[in-house]
Amino acid sequence: MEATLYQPLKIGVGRETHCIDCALKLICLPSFVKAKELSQLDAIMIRGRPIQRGNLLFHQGQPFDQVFAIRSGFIKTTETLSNGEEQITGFYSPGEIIGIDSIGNSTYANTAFALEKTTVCAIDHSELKFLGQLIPSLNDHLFNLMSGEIRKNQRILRAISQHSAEKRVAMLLLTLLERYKICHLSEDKFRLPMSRCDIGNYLGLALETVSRAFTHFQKLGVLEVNNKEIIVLNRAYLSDLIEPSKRVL
Amino acid sequence: MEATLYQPLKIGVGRETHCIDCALKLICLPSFVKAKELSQLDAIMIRGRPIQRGNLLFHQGQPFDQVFAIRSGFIKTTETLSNGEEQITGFYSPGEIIGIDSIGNSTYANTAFALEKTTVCAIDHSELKFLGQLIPSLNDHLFNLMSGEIRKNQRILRAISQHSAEKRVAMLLLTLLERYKICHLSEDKFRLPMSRCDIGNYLGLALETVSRAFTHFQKLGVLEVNNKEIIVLNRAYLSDLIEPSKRVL
DNA sequence: CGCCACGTTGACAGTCCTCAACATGGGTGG
DNA sequence: CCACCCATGTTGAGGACTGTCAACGTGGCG
Repeated sequence: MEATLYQPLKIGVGRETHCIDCALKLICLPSFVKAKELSQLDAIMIRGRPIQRGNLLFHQGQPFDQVFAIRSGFIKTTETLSNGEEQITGFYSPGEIIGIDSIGNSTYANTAFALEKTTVCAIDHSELKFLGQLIPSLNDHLFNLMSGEIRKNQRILRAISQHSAEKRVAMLLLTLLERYKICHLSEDKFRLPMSRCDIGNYLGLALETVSRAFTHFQKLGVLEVNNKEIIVLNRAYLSDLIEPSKRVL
Repeated sequence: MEATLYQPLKIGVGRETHCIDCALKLICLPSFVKAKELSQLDAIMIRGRPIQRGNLLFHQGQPFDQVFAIRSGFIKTTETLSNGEEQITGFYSPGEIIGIDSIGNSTYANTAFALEKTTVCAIDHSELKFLGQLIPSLNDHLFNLMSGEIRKNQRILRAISQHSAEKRVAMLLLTLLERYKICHLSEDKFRLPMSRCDIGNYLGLALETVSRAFTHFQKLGVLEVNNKEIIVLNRAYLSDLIEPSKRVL
């Protein structure tokens, strides 16, 4: 129950970098668009001012009109259930697109919360749809993104079905490592953007269990944990936890 | 580990009903296409012979080329993990489309297994993509389908995170009831197409736990269970299990 | 300085997994 | 036609895991 003072985001045309200059162009939407079409995509990108930590990018039930590409920072998406509980449905880092799971809806299916100061590029869905008809490869990529989202959810589902609390935590850590690697950040040392409680909510665990998992990994010499600062000392241990077969074969 | 004798499906043009006459046209792909465009959609539908129980519609790793609309029967999709385990990723009933989560891939991301004798309409992905460019509402509907798939996975994720084995089983039962209702089958009496083991795999439970849940529901007078034959005596009990708030409000 | 949010640690209880035995039912081969 | 086998489902006992409750430590902020 974070006290989320909601401030509707005022997005105006900024004078920040364009897609062609963007450090993320190889992993973001531009990566699937031909060079000559990039200006068209760039034209519909709306670059806004940063969203401060704790603010919302959009919230569940609000009319759906835009999807967002994350440029920097970290977002969590939550879904409020009919019984009032909040379920975290995903964490998103730079280069990722959020809001696409609402495309079938007239309203956003979940709420996007900035875990850190975050900058995004907003894209009107109607414009994106229109451009998708003009640029087939963009349309394809939207399908790719969505099917990727489906498979991502299935991975989480598997991780949770596989039970063991420590496996789930290991999986989250590896996913984060992978994301940080893509963003060219340090691969073995990073700062968790989310709280233990968030992790527990996401993984279907009590926050104490998450805490104990970190402590245990530390005792094993796999991690060095200092609150949200994490150093991964033995990454292989984490991958072996999840896919023990790789050690056998 | 079902002995799945794999027989590549030979799909030819059948002389079965066309979309316009199909009992499922209100819930299947045709529901989102204008009447005058229906014949175009109908033209790319490939109606094959039935798939016998235990056979595969497609299997993981096979080149992705078609998606399928289920006309009758029941399909489960499984993903084989690198450690050899099988994870069930979904159950599909008539009117549902399968294979769309592979759209971003060059190969099928999972395996589709017929739990009963099943008939499907196959659709070449390339044709569907082409037709989607001609019929915007079809393109939209494809997006709708995929975002629906994402949200479906998130629902399951929530159900599993909410823990309690009995809640998970209740949720599956309600989902099946809903599907059977859409197909205009009996709403309180049905035959489970899948085994206890499948249910456990899907819900992240041991098969014994699933069996115990059924037994408990029967002792409470909520269900009448006879192997795979289920009669729901107290549906409200099941919904209250999942969303207790509805009883309070 | 005190308050509050967040994280850690311990004790205990409940849920669910594991192992095992047993029941049932369909299919096969004699 | 029957015996047998195998797949599937049920039930019981024991133990591991993890949720709950509670106390405590720490750091940021007014």
